Amino acid sequence: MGERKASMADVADRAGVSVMTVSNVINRPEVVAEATREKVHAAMRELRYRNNLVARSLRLARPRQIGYVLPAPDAVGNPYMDVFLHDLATACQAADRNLTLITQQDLETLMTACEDLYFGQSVAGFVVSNVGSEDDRLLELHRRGIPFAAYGRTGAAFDAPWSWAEGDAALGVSMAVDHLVERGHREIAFVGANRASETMVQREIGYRDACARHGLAASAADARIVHCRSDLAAGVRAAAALLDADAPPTAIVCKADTLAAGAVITLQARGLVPGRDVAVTGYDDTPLTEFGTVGITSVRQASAAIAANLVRLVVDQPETPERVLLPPSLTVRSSTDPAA
Amino acid sequence: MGERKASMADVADRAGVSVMTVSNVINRPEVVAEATREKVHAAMRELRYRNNLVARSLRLARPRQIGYVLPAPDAVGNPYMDVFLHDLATACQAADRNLTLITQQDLETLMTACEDLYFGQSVAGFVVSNVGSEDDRLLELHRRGIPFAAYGRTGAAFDAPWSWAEGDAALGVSMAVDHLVERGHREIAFVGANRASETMVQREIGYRDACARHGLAASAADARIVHCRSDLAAGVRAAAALLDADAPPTAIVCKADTLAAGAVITLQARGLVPGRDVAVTGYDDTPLTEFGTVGITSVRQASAAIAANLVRLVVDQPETPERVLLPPSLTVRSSTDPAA
DNA sequence: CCGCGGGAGGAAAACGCTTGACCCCCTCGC
DNA sequence: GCGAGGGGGTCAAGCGTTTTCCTCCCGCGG
Repeated sequence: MGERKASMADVADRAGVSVMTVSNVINRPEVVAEATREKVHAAMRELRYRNNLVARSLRLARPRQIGYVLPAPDAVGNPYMDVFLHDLATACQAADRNLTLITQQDLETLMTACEDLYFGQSVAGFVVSNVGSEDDRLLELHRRGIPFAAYGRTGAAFDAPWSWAEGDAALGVSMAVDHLVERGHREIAFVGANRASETMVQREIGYRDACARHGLAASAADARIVHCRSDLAAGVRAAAALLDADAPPTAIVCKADTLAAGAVITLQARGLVPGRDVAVTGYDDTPLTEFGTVGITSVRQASAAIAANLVRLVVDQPETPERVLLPPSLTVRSSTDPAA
Repeated sequence: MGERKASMADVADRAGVSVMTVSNVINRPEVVAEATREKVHAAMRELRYRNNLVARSLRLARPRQIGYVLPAPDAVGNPYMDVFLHDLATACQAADRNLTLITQQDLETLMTACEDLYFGQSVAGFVVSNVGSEDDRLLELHRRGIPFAAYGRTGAAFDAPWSWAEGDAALGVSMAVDHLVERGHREIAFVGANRASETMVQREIGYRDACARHGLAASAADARIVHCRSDLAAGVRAAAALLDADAPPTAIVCKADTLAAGAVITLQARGLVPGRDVAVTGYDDTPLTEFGTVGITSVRQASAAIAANLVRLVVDQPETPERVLLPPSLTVRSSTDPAA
């Protein structure tokens, strides 16, 4: 074990200066003479000095951590959240912070934990993801005066008194539809509609809007909306049902990559080639898009940008709540374009 | 925003006692008289007092956080890791700690970040998961005197000079094979063999051992080992290949739930019923085991216990490294037992 | 030659908490 | 009645930083 000591005082001694000079070297290098600075740096190097983050945080009365309310694993099952978590941690580090996890059992213990952390000066605030249409956690945090930023809007979102950020879900689905129309499709289905969260509602809206924009009959579009869960088996079944219908679609827009993978499975089982016979798109651009020989076209959320914004919102805590809506992009693969 | 103040001094004032009495009430309640204790508690409640965790941590020279090296999201794609992360965070909280995330780009920046955190007194040590057979990260951490516990052994593991914990992978696969043999199967295949990590090697060993134990011909067993990646498409293909072979198996043991799901898809595509015609088992007991109407029998790791052990190892830092091997359990579903 | 300005570094306080030593006073026993 | 003992509480000394003055010294201009 190394000697986990070496305080500023040690460095100061070694460099033959005072403690505050060392502090200055670290925090306002321009104020200290070149030569001294060099001496101090040398001493720091020799002693393998590390600034004591705890002491600094205490002195500055500024927490160095940002809290993240970890979604229950069974509530998600979406690899996209792994990507987001990773990006969130990265964004924190870029802002000279660290991400602290906090789990949620029931609301009350979650709130206690949040209060301990926030009022205990341990975290600057929280990021909350997987928000529902009406999310108790957000209301409670707000009520208790604990700052946070939400990943995703709530139902009554546009005047919710807190900041949030998310990918533009409606736009994302629109982009998928646009892409398909551009490739000549007119019979486009939407799989995975549900109202679990406002974001999901937005995806359905994006589908309807795009259909309308392209002059696809609303009644036909409506008939091709499949409501279901977002798992593989549901995708398999939904695609089968669509193909068996009177007017089978030539393209299937899925609300999630799992559903798209399920659709691809169904196609292949029937000897159809995804992208040639029937086009399929997914959402979130997860590893699932690589399905054997076929690549699934998918909407990619700007998760790094979303994460960076959430961190900024927690760190800066703007006076008036901000809403950030970031445009996604479309990754085209062979499931819509055999040439890709 | 609440007045995020209320220090011990404030509480002391309000309760008409000294600061240290307040401290005592918090840390050694038994040493202070009932009446005073009550007074102080009242004051704390009225002022919504929270112990300043940063100051406490500084004073005690004991970090309140545990670091976790977040695996790159594309390197995993396994929902089990979500469960583990959740359990790890929970275990930390149970130990009055919090989990701090740290991402890894290249080895050098990871190490710098770890040093900053550890020597900066911010974390007590690290938990590292997804360890490879020869893992640079572990070697480097060890070399730099940074304490950690690994989730998973390395190749030369049994005398590695650090603590680790993991689920008994060999035992897990054995249990699956035992279960199948018990149900009358003799032609058992193993899908997903690879040597990416020692844990994976162990799973294969578990298969071979169990086959040998039950008197299944080693040559036949070997012939039924399919080496492949752990994604859905690979599972689909592997099962197809096995079924098309000269001596098709009656049961397929998969190294991962994704593979098992793929196998189930293949079976269904051929009109076979999983659990009746051909049995299938997975590993990790992820949400994927619920595949439409069929439930996939799967080996469940004792992730909560593993997490708790890792936290303990980081917190206590035993003199001599400990190795903890925890037995998994088998969740039986319809893919091996139609009655389940 | 003297005074002033400014650049460079230092002294000390404060951040909020813990803890071992110490002190006071009440009670009990002789 | 007085000393010992002990329960209940306080003192003071930090933990390692940062930051606000302050001092010191050097050089320059008058």
